[in-house]
Amino acid sequence: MLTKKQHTLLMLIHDKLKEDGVAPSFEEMKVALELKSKSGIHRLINALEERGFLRRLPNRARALEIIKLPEDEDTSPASNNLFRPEFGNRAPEVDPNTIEIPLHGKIAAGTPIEALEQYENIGVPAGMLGTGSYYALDVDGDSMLEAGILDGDRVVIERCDSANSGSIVVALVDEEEATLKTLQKRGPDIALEPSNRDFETQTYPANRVRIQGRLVGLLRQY
Amino acid sequence: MLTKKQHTLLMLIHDKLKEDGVAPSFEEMKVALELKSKSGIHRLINALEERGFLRRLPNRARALEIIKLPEDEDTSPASNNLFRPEFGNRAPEVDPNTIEIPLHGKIAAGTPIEALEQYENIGVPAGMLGTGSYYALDVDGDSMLEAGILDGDRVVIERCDSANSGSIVVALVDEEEATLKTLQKRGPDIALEPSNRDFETQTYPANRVRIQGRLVGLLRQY
DNA sequence: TATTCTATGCTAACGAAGAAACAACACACA
DNA sequence: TGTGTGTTGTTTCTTCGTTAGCATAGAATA
Repeated sequence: MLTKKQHTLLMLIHDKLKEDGVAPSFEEMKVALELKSKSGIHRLINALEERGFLRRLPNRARALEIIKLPEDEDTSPASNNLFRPEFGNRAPEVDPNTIEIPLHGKIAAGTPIEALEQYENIGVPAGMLGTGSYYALDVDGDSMLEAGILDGDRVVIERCDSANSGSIVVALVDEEEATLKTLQKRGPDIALEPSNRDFETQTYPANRVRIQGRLVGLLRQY
Repeated sequence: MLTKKQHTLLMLIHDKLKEDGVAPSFEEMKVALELKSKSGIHRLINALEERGFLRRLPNRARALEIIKLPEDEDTSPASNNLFRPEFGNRAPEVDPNTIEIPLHGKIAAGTPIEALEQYENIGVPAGMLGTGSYYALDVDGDSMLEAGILDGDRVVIERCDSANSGSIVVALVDEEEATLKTLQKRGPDIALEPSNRDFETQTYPANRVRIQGRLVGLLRQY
């Protein structure tokens, strides 16, 4: 899975993170690996990210986070199970790559978020999240049907207060009605666009609309 | 993840919070970090919030809450949660309720599953699975569009060899073409029904179709 | 053997983000 | 209304991450 260099760097980052709580800068890694240029580090980091060991914020200083370590230096040559004749089975195993986020309730077109009395947390795959702040909502209704968001789906929302046109957002209108809609900026106004012919796009002055988050993921159970 | 300054400030806030029960004001933080202006603090706080370590209420004095610490030195967060109930939010934390299942490749209408060279496992929330055997596939194409299954979605499949009419299944036709379709039993025949007007229902004698699994979940990232 | 691919190494230049300092303004609360 | 507090903007400098181009070694492949 990893080359020696990649492995070395990953462990280095891991140690630093544990020790200082702060990830090393490219410069520091360069020195630690006895390189004379940062570009090598850059490539290694990319490789590690691509392979799912790291997560990062691009263009942010020291914004590295380790997602997993390469302990599964898998055993025997059996790992070369090239073939799974019948979709070879694997014992499901617990893994730590889940993040818990709060489930805040239901969201539907035209009604406020119906809050839950008590908080409930749900786990979502870490890969679905970045480093922001997230919560989940259960979708009530069909207003986003044609965007593949069905009644009963659970959506993962990243907290934010602005978004680009075309993003699907949780928008609070007049501080009272929260809906899940596609955002379109129209000059001074904001249009909230459903994805269902039976519903109509609504346009408001920007000051009546507050973005509460951006759709980043969806979970559905059948 | 954090720069030194960010880390220092975070720990400072954490300590104050633990000590006094009250978050420090910008002014106090300014002094503690030996800065001569508050704007620096403002930026640091923004960075911390962006990275998900802090939450705050805008325009509220001292309304800071720590949601996680670097490398989870644990906070025994209960102590902090005594006030600011309006935050009522829980820190994202790693939890063990994920099951790893293998990702077997892509599935599209009319083509065989495109197998991955190497196994890759993905984590899915344990609540999505029962006790059976599961795997995941990435959906390629729009044949189930109207059922809310989009190109690029990841579907979770429970291995099984039969299913009821109306279920969405992975069906292998003539041992070569695997597709994701709605199953309809029609006497001796089996109909595989897409959810897209641009595709047609296909009907085969039952012996040409083998069910390989049943759709039980869906994950989507935006 | 010749070819290609991958991982790696180096230089150099660029641009983006972090940080410090000063200033002015807005808001909450008493 | 005034004080404490948080928010924004500008400027300047530093640190850091990104990219392009070129080179080398080893492994895999033809």
